Amino acid sequence: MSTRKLISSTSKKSIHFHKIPPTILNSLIWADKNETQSSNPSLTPKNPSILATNLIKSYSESGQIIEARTLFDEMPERDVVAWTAMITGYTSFHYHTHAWRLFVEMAGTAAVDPNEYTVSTVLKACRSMKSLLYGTLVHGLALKRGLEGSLYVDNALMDMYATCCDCMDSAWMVFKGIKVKNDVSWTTLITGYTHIGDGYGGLRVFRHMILEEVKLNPYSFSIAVRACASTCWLVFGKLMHAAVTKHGFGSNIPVTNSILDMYCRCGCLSEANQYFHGMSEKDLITWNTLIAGYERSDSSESLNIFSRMESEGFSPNSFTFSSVIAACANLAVLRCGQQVHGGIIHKGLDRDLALANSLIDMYAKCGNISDSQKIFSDMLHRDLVTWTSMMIGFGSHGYGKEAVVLFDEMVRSGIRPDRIVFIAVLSACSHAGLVDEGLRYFETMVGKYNIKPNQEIYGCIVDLLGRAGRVNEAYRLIQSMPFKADETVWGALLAACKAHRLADLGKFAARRVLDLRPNMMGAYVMLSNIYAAEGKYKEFAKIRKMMRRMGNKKEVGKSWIEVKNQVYSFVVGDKMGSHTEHIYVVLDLLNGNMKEAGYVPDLDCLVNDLEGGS
DNA sequence: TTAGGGTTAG
Repeated sequence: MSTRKLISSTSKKSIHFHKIPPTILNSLIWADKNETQSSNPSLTPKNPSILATNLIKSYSESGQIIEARTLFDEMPERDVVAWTAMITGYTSFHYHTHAWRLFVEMAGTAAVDPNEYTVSTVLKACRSMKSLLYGTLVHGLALKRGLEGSLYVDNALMDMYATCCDCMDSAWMVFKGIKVKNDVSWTTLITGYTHIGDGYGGLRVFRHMILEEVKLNPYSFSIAVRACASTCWLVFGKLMHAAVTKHGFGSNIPVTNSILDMYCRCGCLSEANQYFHGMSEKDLITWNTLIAGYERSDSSESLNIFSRMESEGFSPNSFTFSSVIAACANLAVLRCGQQVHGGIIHKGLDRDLALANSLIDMYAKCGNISDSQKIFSDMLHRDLVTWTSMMIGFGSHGYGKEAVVLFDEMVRSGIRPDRIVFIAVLSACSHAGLVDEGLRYFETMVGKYNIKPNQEIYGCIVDLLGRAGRVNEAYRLIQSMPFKADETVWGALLAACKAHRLADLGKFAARRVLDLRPNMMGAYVMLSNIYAAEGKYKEFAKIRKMMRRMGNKKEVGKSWIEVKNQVYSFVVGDKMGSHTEHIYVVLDLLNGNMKEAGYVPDLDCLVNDLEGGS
C-alpha cells in the first residue's frame, strides 16, 4: 500500500507519514490499544498492527530504513506480516545481512512462525549474499513447515539455487517438483542457465516453454534474447528478433535493449547501430548497452557515443563509467581516464567496487601504476577481481615481487584464488624471472586448491621456464601434459628457443604451431629468423617466399602515445606525422645511451624488420 | 486483509 492510500484510509488530511518520527507515530497508532488518550483520535486505527506495518513499508520505500526499524522495534505486538515487511524493507534496501539476521531472530525467538511470504523474501536475501548454506537452511525450514508447494516459495528456491551458486541441478529438481508451473517458474529457469553462461540451455527451456503453450511475456522474451546473445549465434538472434516483433513486444524497452545487446555480442555493430537509431524509446540501459558493445571492439567510438549520450541529457551511472573506463584502458588514454575518474568522484561513485577495480586496471594500462596502487590501498572492500587487477598491473610493469607479495596477502585475507589470479601471478613471476616462486605457485594451485591447469596455465609455466633458459625442462613439461598442447603453449616454447638460440627444438616447436595454426605469421617469422641466425639463408628464403605467397598478413605492431589530449600512433619505420623529426632525434639519443650502457642489439630481429614485419 | 516472484547494461 502506498503512503497516499494509507492516508486516505486513516485521515483525509494530506500528511506524509514517513516524514513524522516513528516514535511519535507508534505512540499514536497503539494509543487505544494501550488504553491511553490519543491526541488525535482520527489517527487511531481499528487494527494498529496493519497501520504500523504499512508505515514500515512507507518508511522503507522512501529510503528511511532506520526509521522503519525504530518503528518496528517499538511495536508492542508484531505479527508475521510486520516481521516480513521489515525483512522485505531490508532486502529492497540491499541490506541482505540485516534481513538474514532479522529472519534468524524471528525463527529463533519470536512467537510467530515464518510463512510462505517470509520464506520467499528471505530466499532473495540468501541469493544476494550468494550463500548456499543459508539458502539450504531456509529450504529445510520450508519443507518442515510444509511451505514447498507454494509457487512463490518454489520459484524463489529455484532462483536461489540457480543464481546464487550456479546449482542448476537443484534448481531443476525444484522445477520438476512444481505441479502447476507459471511463467515466472519458466523465466527463472531460463535466467539460471543464462546466468551460468549456458545460452543453449536457456534456449532449450524457452523452446520447451513454447511447446507447453505457456503465455510469453516481455520477461520471458528479454531473457531468451539474452540467452541468444550468450551463444553469439546471429541466426538464433535474428529468429528471436522476428519472434519479438510478431508477438508485439517490439516497443518494450527491456526487450529492445536485449536485442541491441544481442547484436553487439554477436559482433554485428553496424546492425546494432542501425537498430539503436530505429528505437522509438531509449533509456540509460540502451546507451550503456551500445557503449559496452563498442568498448569491446572499437573503444574510440565507444567514447564518442558516451559524449553523445551526455549531450542528449542522459546522466551516466556506474555501468556507463565501467565501460568508459575500460575504453580508456584499451586506448591507454591517461588524461581522458583521469577526467572520467573525476566524473566518478563527482557522482559519488568512487566507492563502487566494480568501478574501483576497473580504475586499477585503467591506470595500470595507461602506465600510471602508482595511481592503481593508491586506489587499491584506499579501498575498504576488495574482491578477487581487485587483487587480480592489481597483480596484472604489477606484472605488466615488471614488478614481479610486488605481485607475489600481493598474492600471499590476498590468501591471508581469506580470499580463495581462482585460475585467473594464478595466471596473473605466474605471468608476473615469468616477467620478473622468479622461476622458483612461479613453480611453487603452480604446485600450490594443483595440490592445495585443486585447480586443474589448462592451456593458458601450461603456457605460463613454459614461458616461465623458457625465459629463464630452462627450455628443455619446458619441453618435458609439454610432453607430460594430460592433453595436447595448443599453439599458445608451443608458441611460448618457440619464443624461448629463439631467445636462447636452440635451433632444432625451435624448428620443431614452430612446426607444431604451424600444424595447429597454419596462418600464424609470427611463427613463420620466428622460424625464418632461426634459419637466418644459423646462416641457412636458403631455408630462410624459402620460408619468406612462402610467407609472401600467403599474403604476409602478420599484423604490424602499433604503438601510441597521448600528448596534450591528442593520441599519436605509429608503426615501425613510420615517417608520417608532423613530429617525426623530433621523435627520431629522441630515438637516436636513446640508442646512444643504450649502447653506452652496454646493450648489444639482436641482429636476428633486423632481418625481420627489413622484411617489413613488426 | 497489512508482507512476496521472473527481464535488459559492467
